[in-house]
Amino acid sequence: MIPRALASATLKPIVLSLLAEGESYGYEIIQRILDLSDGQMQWTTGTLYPFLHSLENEGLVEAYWQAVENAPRRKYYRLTLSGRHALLQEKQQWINVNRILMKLWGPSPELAWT
Amino acid sequence: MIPRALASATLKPIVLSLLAEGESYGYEIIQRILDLSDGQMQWTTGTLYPFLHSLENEGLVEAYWQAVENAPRRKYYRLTLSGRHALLQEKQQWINVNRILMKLWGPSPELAWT
DNA sequence: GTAACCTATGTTGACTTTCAACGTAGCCCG
DNA sequence: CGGGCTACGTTGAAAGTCAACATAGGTTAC
Repeated sequence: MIPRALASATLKPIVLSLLAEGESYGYEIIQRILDLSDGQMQWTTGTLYPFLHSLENEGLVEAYWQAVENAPRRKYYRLTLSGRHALLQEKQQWINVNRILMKLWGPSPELAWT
Repeated sequence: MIPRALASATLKPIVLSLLAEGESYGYEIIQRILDLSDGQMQWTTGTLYPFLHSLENEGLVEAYWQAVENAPRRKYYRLTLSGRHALLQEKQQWINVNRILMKLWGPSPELAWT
């Protein structure tokens, strides 16, 4: 299992990246992260729902309700332009942090970027 | 500036890595991280000192007081065997998280692992 | 028809982490 | 002797996390 601090640090980039691929909603995002991480990242609704609300308050995403046949209604989230900028920034910050760790660990074949 | 969550996620691996290179003490560790990150990671004593105490409680480091000429005494920290194992684990977890992000971002030349 | 489970959104209360601010103290410089 | 640096530490307020709870519609199986 990935430790809380590390999962926490990647929540924003991951959610923004998923939404960059297309609109989605809370419940699905939780499942997709669980799937993407082979079960190593298990976000709960108590974390993700408030987090999505904060993204909305920051203007990084827009939300709308969608009625669905034979299922509860869903609250879909869509990236805004501002959200796309934020995603680029997140990627850049990841690169910066990586550079710092590489200063300590050195280039390692087992860490190859693939 | 690196966001809090990301800095937080790297504190443990960075401190363990620094101590793997040799013994050090709180005040110096703060300076070395500041230097290593080109000023992007500014840990305060309110965070680092309690964190070092928790590493000690976990048995990852050992501490001893050292008197110094013309300066206040220092509390030096040294990695234990258990701490070395923890460092390896931290590296592995970083690799895992990286793999997850790469699934989303794909191999990118600008992210080359050097 | 009802129990069990899944989808889907949300809140709450307890816990942990973080940080600016403060406190203590020794040293050096002008 | 005031200012700044080194060096350890704590505190109180704010923020983040999560198990648990609440609500509600749907399906499956018996």
